[in-house]
Amino acid sequence: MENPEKPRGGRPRAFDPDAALDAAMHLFWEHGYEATSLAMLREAMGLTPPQIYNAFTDKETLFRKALTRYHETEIGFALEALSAPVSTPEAIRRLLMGAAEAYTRLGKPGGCLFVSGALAASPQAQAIADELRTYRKANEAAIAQRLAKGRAVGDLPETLCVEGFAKYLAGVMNGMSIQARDGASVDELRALAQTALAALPAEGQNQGA
Amino acid sequence: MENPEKPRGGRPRAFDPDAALDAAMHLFWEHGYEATSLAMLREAMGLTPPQIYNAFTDKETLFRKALTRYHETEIGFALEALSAPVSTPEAIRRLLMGAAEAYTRLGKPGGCLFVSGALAASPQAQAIADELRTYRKANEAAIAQRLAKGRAVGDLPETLCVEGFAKYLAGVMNGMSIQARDGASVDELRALAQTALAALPAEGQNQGA
DNA sequence: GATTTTCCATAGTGATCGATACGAAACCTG
DNA sequence: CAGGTTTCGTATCGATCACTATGGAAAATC
Repeated sequence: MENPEKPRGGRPRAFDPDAALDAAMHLFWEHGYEATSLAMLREAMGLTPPQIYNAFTDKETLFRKALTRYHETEIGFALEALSAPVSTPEAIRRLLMGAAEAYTRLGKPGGCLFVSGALAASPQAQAIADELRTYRKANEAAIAQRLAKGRAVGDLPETLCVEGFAKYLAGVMNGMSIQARDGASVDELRALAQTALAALPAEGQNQGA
Repeated sequence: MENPEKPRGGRPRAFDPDAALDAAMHLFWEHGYEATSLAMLREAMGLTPPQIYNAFTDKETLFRKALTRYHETEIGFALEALSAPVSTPEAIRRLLMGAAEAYTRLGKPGGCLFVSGALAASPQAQAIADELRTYRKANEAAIAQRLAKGRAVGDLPETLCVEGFAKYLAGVMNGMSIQARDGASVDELRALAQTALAALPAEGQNQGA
């Protein structure tokens, strides 16, 4: 997604921007936006402040790029689950089970960056908190869209409130993120997801693919 | 719970410590521990720094006292629901519905302080994050205890995994806290809670009080 | 009323925050 | 090689952080 060709010559970079962004992402993921200081970023990224600012403008831009990278590299399970050619219950099952795994990966911080990044923030960082909320709302909206499609196809009862059930599922995912941060294992999160799936209305089985 | 009698005389306080603590609690609730600066506390509490430090030792102690106060004044619904002489499903219903209301009170920050206070933290504030996790775990343990009692009485099937289901319910509550912070209304949270209750195993009805 | 004790208000502590000025070094184009 | 451009490393910048030293004011104790 980035410019493959910079405009012109000059002294070349002495570091890999993607690797540096990756290190920053993990640090933000672990400690959140505001609690991650430039000194910590400097050490984790292996860069000097001018290198960071030259490549990423400022801390806020760096965080936003980390969010994009997180979305592209760590959260693929969500789009996969919701767009897979399977029944709606199966899609939801994949969504929650995918979250269970993504939130407890070895070598990664527990939970979801979109939740841990900045649930509460200082007035100065309100824009960051809003950005994260936008990501969470987008997830909920994507779920709602998949549910609406499922209801139209007959996977779900006509009486189901799509927005309400999407809010439930998004809430469960957010709750799983916190449980993961509190030390829950993959299996525990899978069991939680399985329990949550029991709330799915079971009527209106589909008769086609 | 505080000393009703201070050891000896001297100049009396010119402010109400409880009112000041209340203001601090709401600020921590809104912005979290680390993002709440002393300048903000100073303004919200209407006090000078020496007044704050004389009365509350330091920022960390102030936050811990705010946690205790929050637990005593804002979260009573949980203990009430879990200790009420009602069936286990009814107790769980009251727990989730109480959370829906407590997380969306007018004039109060959205969500739960135990979640918003410090989901992610800097290394220096790790102790605070751990303290909050302890509160969340205590909630989960209290739920598990109530479920175990319900299973023993016959309110729940023998096959139910008490710890797993408690983790589900605690996760739903945490998720509701985030949904509240994202702007969900009381009614939306009530609907979410109602959906979550559908995961309750329905067999094994109790035949006594 | 003198002493003691506590609190008040002003001002400022060192440390850390995010972000930069500066000049030398390294690449591309001529 | 010269000219232009970008990044490099070093050494900070002012602002804000949590916190406190100091000295006088106010109330209880003697």
